[in-house]
Amino acid sequence: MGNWEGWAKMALTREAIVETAMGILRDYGLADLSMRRLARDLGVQPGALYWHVKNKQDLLTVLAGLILKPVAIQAPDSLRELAVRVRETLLTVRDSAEVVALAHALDPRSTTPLQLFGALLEGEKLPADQAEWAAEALVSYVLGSVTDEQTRAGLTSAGLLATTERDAGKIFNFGLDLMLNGLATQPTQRAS
Amino acid sequence: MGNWEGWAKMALTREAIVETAMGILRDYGLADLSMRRLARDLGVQPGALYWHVKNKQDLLTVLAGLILKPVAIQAPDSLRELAVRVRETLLTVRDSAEVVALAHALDPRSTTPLQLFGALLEGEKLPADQAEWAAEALVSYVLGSVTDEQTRAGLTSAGLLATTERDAGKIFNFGLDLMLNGLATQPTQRAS
DNA sequence: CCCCACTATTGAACAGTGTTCAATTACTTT
DNA sequence: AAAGTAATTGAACACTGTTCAATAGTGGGG
Repeated sequence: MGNWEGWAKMALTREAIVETAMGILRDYGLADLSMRRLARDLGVQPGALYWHVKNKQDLLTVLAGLILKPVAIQAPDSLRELAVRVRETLLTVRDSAEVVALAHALDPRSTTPLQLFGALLEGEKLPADQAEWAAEALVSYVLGSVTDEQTRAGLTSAGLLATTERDAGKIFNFGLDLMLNGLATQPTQRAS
Repeated sequence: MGNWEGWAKMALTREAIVETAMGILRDYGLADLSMRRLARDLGVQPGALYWHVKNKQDLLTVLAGLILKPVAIQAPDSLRELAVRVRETLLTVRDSAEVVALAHALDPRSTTPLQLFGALLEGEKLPADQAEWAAEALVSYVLGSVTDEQTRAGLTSAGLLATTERDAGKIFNFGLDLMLNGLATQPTQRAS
């Protein structure tokens, strides 16, 4: 009498919904994370979800926060390590960059990565506004890179894209070095 | 007897489909660009589109190429100008960054921006592989930045986000300066 | 014990989505 | 005019997010 389909009848709390959603996202990606699929996995009708969660976007925002929790729990103390760590953490969950990017667009200041980058850039010899710009730019780069990488992965696993031998990690690290390098050699140039 | 709904009965060629799709994307965004809406605007049944176009992704790929045509037609000769120009061009069409990013993921080498950045980086004193990495990193940054900007714009116009006074252009230029700056001061560091 | 109130879930519907395909029309070419 | 091909329709399939009246479950007060 084992669970035949993930059977535990766990009361359908908001947490259960979020956890199951996270499982679907991690293992199957954003395309498979529909409210109906989520309800089915929870052994419940779709409408029931809306008592615990405002809508899908709300749910995704919660997921975004959860995805980056591991890096927030003890963040590295160098910008490079932080960026690398954020990327690695994002690569843990399918399409997570897209989800985090949405949450970031909805409210940049509430997004974990920006806060972390911002905190590290405080210690730099930069004007406050420039420190914030740098943090935003770094976040855009990381999310842009990982979104590209994960989109390609999704297309590949869907058979729409042949696997190439290009090393996404090398590209990411190189671009990251460019930004940090540029940050080190005093960036007081254009203000445009 | 004027056109009441865009009446011209233009034969439904592949070009007409692409142009109308471009119009919807430019003026209403990706969410409004459905095959049904497209068919309605063309005064045709949805199924008819599939005689001229393989599927929606195919159509989006064509649009991606079209969006960046203006910058390819005579590209700037400095990396900064090119990046700025690509951003400005993308901002011309709603959600264009997302569309271009998808096309880029499907086939990086066929994407216009990468080719252009790559061409400009040829002239640099970089090893060939590093030049390619730099081009990819720049593209990731530009697409990441503009995606963020356009997502926010979409959310704002949908009433889901209060307009903030933050200057996306300043942030973009600052981050761009970081990368170009880092590229100028010899980047022979980590190879990771 | 019964009834009330409140929380939680169902079942059904609404208005959409991309895509396919047999049947039908329109247009050429013989 | 007849045959053949190019193009379009109409309908269906299997989905999507979201709402909401009706219903079931649960605890407290009388």
